[in-house]
Amino acid sequence: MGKGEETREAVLTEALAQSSQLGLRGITIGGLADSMGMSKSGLFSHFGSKEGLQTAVLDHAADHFTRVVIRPALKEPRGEPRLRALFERWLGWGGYAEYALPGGCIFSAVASEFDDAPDGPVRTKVVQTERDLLDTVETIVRGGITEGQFRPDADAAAFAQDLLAIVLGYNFTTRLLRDDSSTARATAAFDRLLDHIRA
Amino acid sequence: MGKGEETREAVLTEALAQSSQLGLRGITIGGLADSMGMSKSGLFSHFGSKEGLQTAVLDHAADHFTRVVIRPALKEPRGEPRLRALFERWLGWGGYAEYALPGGCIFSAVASEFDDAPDGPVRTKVVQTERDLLDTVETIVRGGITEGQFRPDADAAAFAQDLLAIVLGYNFTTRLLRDDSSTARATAAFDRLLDHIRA
DNA sequence: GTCCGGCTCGAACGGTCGTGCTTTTATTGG
DNA sequence: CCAATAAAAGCACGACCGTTCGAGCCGGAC
Repeated sequence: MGKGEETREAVLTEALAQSSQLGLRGITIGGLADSMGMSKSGLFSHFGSKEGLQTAVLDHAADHFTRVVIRPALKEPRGEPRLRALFERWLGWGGYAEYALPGGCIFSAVASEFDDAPDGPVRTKVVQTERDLLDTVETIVRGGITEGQFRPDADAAAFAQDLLAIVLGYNFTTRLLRDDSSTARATAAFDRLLDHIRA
Repeated sequence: MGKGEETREAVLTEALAQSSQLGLRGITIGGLADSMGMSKSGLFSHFGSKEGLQTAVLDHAADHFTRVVIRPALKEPRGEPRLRALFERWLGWGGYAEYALPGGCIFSAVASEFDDAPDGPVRTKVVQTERDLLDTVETIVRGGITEGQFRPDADAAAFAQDLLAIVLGYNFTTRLLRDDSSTARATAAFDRLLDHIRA
């Protein structure tokens, strides 16, 4: 990895942290350059435009999420163990696990940031990233159906949306309201959801 | 209502619409002044600071939400009808009802915007507004318990959080992903939630 | 008719925004 | 070790940010 790519990576890590707190619109080239101890123009030249920076941050976030949430979950046995592992690490990602971002789940942040933005490269990538996430959940559910653990007529897409809602609610209550009981409630909701598709 | 208050109200209505699309941080004095056809300083003098504008917008949003969602629901009979009316109008508020804001539910927007912001007047008001909303849900649930429609040991607070999660998920899928089936899925999730507390 | 207080305006402020350039400094391959 | 190339810095730009200030406009009270 050349010098350029190395700094680019370091910038993206910092930018990801800041984006989780300020949103993708909230980060600035100047502020980022200060945090990195480099010049605005030097940093800027790595991305060509602010849009380029934003989409790069999204890619970086997806990579990180895959590494700390999805991949570990996929190591678990198919079906319920895998689904539960995904759920637990997903909560940690939006909460205060050691692999979490300082501002919590960046995906729920950018979702409401860009849900009504005009179409463009950033919004497109946001949508695609979130869809990929839902698809992963669906795949895991279908694995459990194949395994015979879940009912054959279980609606994987609906399950994915319901699970996403639980996580969004968890992020809301734990981050904004600082409610201690949110983890227990999210877990209870997850168990009910699981009961609903279990064979 | 004097001229000043009249203008202030009109500004807040426009500011609320813009905030639902851009967030409370996204609105600007200049942009707002342009939309209203008045000068920056003229508009500014109504609020004294940007923070003052932001908190005023939040109050305005809470008023509007009470008027178009909560109050109509409270006209329904206690228990399930009231709860269901609240849910349906709440979905409409975040979706595409005629009383909805152009950018969808502003509460879910500002929630992720300020969940990790340092404490301050704006964040404080955001938290208080969201807590009030949850309290209203809890009260309605407890009314249904008193009525004998819901189980006496039903957890009203947990129900409120679960319901909030459903709405957040609905806003996500309907606004960002533009998923047509989100209403049906949210309603199904609501029905399951209701089954769970029904006597 | 004149004064007053609420309302609005235009101009200006220091700052920061994203983004071009040109120049200087590092890094790397032969 | 040197030349080619990549990376970073320096500087400037026009635009817009929130905010301040002083001047004008206006309807209503005296």
